Amino acid sequence: MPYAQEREIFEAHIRKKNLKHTEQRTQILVTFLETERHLTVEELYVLVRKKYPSIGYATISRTVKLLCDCGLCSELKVEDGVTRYEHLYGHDHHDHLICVDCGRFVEVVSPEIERLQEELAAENDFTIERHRLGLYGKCKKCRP
Amino acid sequence: MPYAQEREIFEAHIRKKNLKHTEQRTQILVTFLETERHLTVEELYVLVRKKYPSIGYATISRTVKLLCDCGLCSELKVEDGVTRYEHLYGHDHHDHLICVDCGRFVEVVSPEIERLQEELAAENDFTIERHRLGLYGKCKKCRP
DNA sequence: TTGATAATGAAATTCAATTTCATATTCAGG
DNA sequence: CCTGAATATGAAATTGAATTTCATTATCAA
Repeated sequence: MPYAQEREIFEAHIRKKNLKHTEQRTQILVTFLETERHLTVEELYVLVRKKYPSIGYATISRTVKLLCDCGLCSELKVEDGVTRYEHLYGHDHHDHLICVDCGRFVEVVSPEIERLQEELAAENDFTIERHRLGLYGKCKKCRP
Repeated sequence: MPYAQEREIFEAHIRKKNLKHTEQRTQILVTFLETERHLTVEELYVLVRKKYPSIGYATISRTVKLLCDCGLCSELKVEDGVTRYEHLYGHDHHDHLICVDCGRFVEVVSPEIERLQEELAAENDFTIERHRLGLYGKCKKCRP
């Protein structure tokens, strides 16, 4: 069974919240997992529709939020105003380099930045729940 | 003359781009500079309207973009979906701690994080143009 | 099997942000 | 100081993503 762990996490969440198991939700989860990262709801909608043509946009939108609730998916608000979603389960926390010209995303990891962020928060009596580092610039290709 | 430097920067930009000097633009600039940080366009609109009741929302919106263009103002996209603007000229780069409950902003500075960010970008052949670190969490007051 | 509850999909709505357009203002050249 | 070409303004319309509504359908526990 592909994505057995992710499915179990999702189903446990469904059970815990007394929600219902539906074919749409499973399709959306699987399509989300099968696909490259940083999807918009619109993009996921198009992909799911290929296999499940009757599905509605609102269902995608609602289900993606469910995926975020149970830790399978992470929301990323980018400067272009469209919210994107990426895989979360089994992925380390990472930050993003985003090219302002071509929109390319590069994921970067810096344990040291992580640690400094925690320190900053502690100094200011904050408890971090999630964080987003977006570094906007130009990638090699797009640089003049 | 209050804000002489900022006004000069703005006026130089206006001249350079062959735009026109208007009373509305001056009012918006001054009100923006007089006011606490992290304003939404809506908030700035309300403030400017107190002195200049006939001003339109679109003019505020357009002028704030002009302020960003000439480096007096910086755009900050926050998770709640409303874009906020803060003073830029004469302010060091800083990051933000944002309380997910009460919306409080705390500005934090970490030269070390800055440095690590530059390194990360260089390693990945990126040239940073601007960056945004948002640490979302709970402040002391809002923590259970 | 059934009935209470939740989910779905289409359409309507929301809300910030942007664009359109008729009118008003600015300002450079005469 | 005029004048007119160019830009700016404000109201209203539009856009576009995201959310909500609602009638209908599906799920699942008893």
